[in-house]
Amino acid sequence: MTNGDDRLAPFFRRLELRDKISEEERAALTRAFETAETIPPQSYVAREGDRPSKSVLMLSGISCRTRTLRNGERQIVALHLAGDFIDLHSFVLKEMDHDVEALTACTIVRVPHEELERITERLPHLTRLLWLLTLIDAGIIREWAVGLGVRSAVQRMAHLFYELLTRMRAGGLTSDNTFSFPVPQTTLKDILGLSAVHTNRTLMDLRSRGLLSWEKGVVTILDPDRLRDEALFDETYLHLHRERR
Amino acid sequence: MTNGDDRLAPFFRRLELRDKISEEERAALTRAFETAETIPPQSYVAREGDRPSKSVLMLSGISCRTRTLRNGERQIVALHLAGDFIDLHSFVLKEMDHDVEALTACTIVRVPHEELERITERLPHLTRLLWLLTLIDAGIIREWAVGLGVRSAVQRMAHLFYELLTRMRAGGLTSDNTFSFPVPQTTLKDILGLSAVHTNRTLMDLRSRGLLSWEKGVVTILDPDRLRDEALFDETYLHLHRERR
DNA sequence: CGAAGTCTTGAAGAGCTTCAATACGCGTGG
DNA sequence: CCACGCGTATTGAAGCTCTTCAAGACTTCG
Repeated sequence: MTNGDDRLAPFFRRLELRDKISEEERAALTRAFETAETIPPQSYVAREGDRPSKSVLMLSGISCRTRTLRNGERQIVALHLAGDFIDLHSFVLKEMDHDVEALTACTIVRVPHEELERITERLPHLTRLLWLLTLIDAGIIREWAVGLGVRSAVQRMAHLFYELLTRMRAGGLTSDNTFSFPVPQTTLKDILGLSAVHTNRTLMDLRSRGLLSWEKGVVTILDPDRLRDEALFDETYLHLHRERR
Repeated sequence: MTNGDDRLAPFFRRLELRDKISEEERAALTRAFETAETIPPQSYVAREGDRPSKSVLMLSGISCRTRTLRNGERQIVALHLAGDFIDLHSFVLKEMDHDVEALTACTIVRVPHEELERITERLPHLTRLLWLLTLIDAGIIREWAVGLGVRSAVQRMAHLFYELLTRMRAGGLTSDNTFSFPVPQTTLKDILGLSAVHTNRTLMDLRSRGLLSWEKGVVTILDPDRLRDEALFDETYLHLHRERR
């Protein structure tokens, strides 16, 4: 990636939120990335069973990790936003155990695994930060699992929207509790583990109670405090604080 | 930990399953661990909000990660067996976002975070392996989330037992498809996200169909193939193959 | 303007939860 | 050795949440 390019800004913002990064670290990362590409909605970034030789960082758009069972049932196990490293996992795990799919058009940059290996050999602090990013993802899926296990449909949906608000805000992707979320309810259903019908009814419920609106792909959280309470939301798992790591 | 001590064997076995480790790496790890301790059942290894200065490796017993919501609902988000590093996470994340609880008496050893930091500074390959261990945990919770989202109660329970069989076997903790699992059904309920009553009924179902037995804390998988099919189980997510990492 | 996808609503039914009661297993004390 | 008590397991029955099936409305786009 060429120098002076600031398309990586959302990613560095993500990192800086958790710890200070040095000029050397920033330069090493910038050098490691290839040029940006755009991929269309519904395209796959990686498929289960693949052995990618590069990892992918998202500069814009929304993508998801998804598992499809033999019986055709599908569960989305992560949502990725601008600035997220979407399959840093594959650098360490080697084989993909799920699919990664673009939900909207996405701008991505790839980084060869050899470059990541070089980073782990030379820049231990940066390595720990990359490790951190993967563990934050793990924390998010843990919290989703809690929701799928013990939260009701309404709580689960409230939690998802409040999490999105928090993550979008941290990434500078909101204004006035409004953010772009241009996906169909079918996608929501696969995140929440609900039927399409009940997803719709649950959404209508949140809307009718004035907690949020969602029209033409734009979500507005109308009453953040009530939504958070409804969701039993606790932001600890997002690890949004800066510390020496 | 004193030299020549082979209580770390189950842990090294876990690592060796995924990649070759050098003598230097093995020595560095062995030195890093403190002396073993035993902790009683139901005791907490770490609590949500804690900022541990050491990470914990389990040499024997069964422990779990668990999240309790404000309304008292509880979900278990991981099970750890002998040889598992149970909160390597805290080294990178710093603050605990869930509890870690011993389900049985456990033998544990601790490793100070400064030692782990030293490892990341000097031994990049070993660092990648430790990173790997945390990502395998993340893969397991992803698969649990899939179960909580789209698998039925029977499929989910079948999946749990088949996963345990596979993990226990990989850790050398089985003989003839039998392994020790001395926890009450109440614990199972918190793993599966079911009520106590339905957990019991689901278990009775699996038993009556001759898929498994579970008496006095000992599980025997009577028909592994049918159990695996029932569970829609696919072991990719356990990453049990050895590769250059 | 028509067609395809998405959203919304109604109604019946399944899976799971809740409430309630009984049975079992095990350690303790009489 | 039996009686008691407590935690765990099991079973019955009613009820609620969510699913499934089905139909109609809205939206977007050629």
